[in-house]
Amino acid sequence: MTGVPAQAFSKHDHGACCRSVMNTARRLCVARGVRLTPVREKVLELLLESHVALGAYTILARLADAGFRSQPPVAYRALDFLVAHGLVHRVEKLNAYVACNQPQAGHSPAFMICSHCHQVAETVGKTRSGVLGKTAQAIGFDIQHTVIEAEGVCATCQKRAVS
Amino acid sequence: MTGVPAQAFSKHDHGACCRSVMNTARRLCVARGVRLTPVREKVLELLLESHVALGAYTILARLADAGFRSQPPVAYRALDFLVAHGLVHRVEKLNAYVACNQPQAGHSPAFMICSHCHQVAETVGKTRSGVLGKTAQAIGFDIQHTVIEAEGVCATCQKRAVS
DNA sequence: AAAAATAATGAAATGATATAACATAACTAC
DNA sequence: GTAGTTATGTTATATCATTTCATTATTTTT
Ligand SMILES: [Zn+2]
Ligand SMILES: [Zn+2]
Ligand SMILES: [Zn+2]
Ligand SMILES: [Zn+2]
Repeated sequence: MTGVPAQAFSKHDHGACCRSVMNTARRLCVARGVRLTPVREKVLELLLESHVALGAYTILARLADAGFRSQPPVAYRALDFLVAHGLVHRVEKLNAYVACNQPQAGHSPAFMICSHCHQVAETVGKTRSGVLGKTAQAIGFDIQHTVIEAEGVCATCQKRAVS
Repeated sequence: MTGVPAQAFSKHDHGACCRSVMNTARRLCVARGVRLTPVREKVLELLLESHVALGAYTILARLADAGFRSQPPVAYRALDFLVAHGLVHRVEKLNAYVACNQPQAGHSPAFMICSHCHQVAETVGKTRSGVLGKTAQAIGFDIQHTVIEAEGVCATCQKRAVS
């Protein structure tokens, strides 16, 4: 939980992984004076179940199963809140969402998306020093947000494919 | 047209910019034995009109104005073709499309999106050597495609905002 | 504690983006 | 000119996301 890169594709105690993020999220919300209401917490919990990105309507369906209302805004509002507070990230390439695994830092995340097992690993993007940052600086472009995503096949799935 | 980074945000002869890309596109299609049919050429032409990304339905509307059919597949098929041949790129953050300005190279593009004037500048991403590439290599992740996009404000729009 | 302000949720409708499926037409190769 | 292939016509539907307005819950102010 402390700066492990691409945790999703590493062997790890996922139970601990979830609990840790969940606790951090709760602390963060208290610290910021915002409310981690039941829907919001449930959405985060759903996303923490695995490192697979979930679409808004998948989340919506699971919320419905759990007794929440089932109109689209229910999911989108919770997601908007979680994204705004850096607890969840949107994966543009997938139109889907993953729980952040380092919710404290005001980071610009980068993702590796396995197109076979659909797991998404989060790692930190070096916005300023990368090629993009350099070019931006050179032409006076002021970067506010970055989307850095790689699609490919994770090591585990590569091995599976061979056998 | 020759490796100028972030051309969209530089002063340039846009007429020449368009003609050059269009000619390259035509040559490329001939070389590859594929057909740049009227719809495909028209879509590319529409995208070349400016460095602003256009959504599929905007393109569809303009196609209709130009006398083409107006069902979604008309636009999506042409876009699929152009994207497959590297003549157009999809900007994930915007769900929209821009003409490529270096259509020859099998490059992985990076984009800078001005949230004020909506122009999109293309620059080259260094997939392998960047942080993403390094991390990928470290964990054995095989990258097939990258999405690298930065949203922010271009130099011109920053100046405008001040005055 | 009551009133006012703010934040969150309920509910219906619609907007925006993208694809599936199958029929027809146009090119290409032989 | 027939067969194979590629492209287009057309209808329908799938998928993703927001607008709008009413109601309820929570917090703040008095
Ligand atoms: Zn985990
Ligand atoms: Zn995998
Ligand atoms: Zn230009
Ligand atoms: Zn601008």
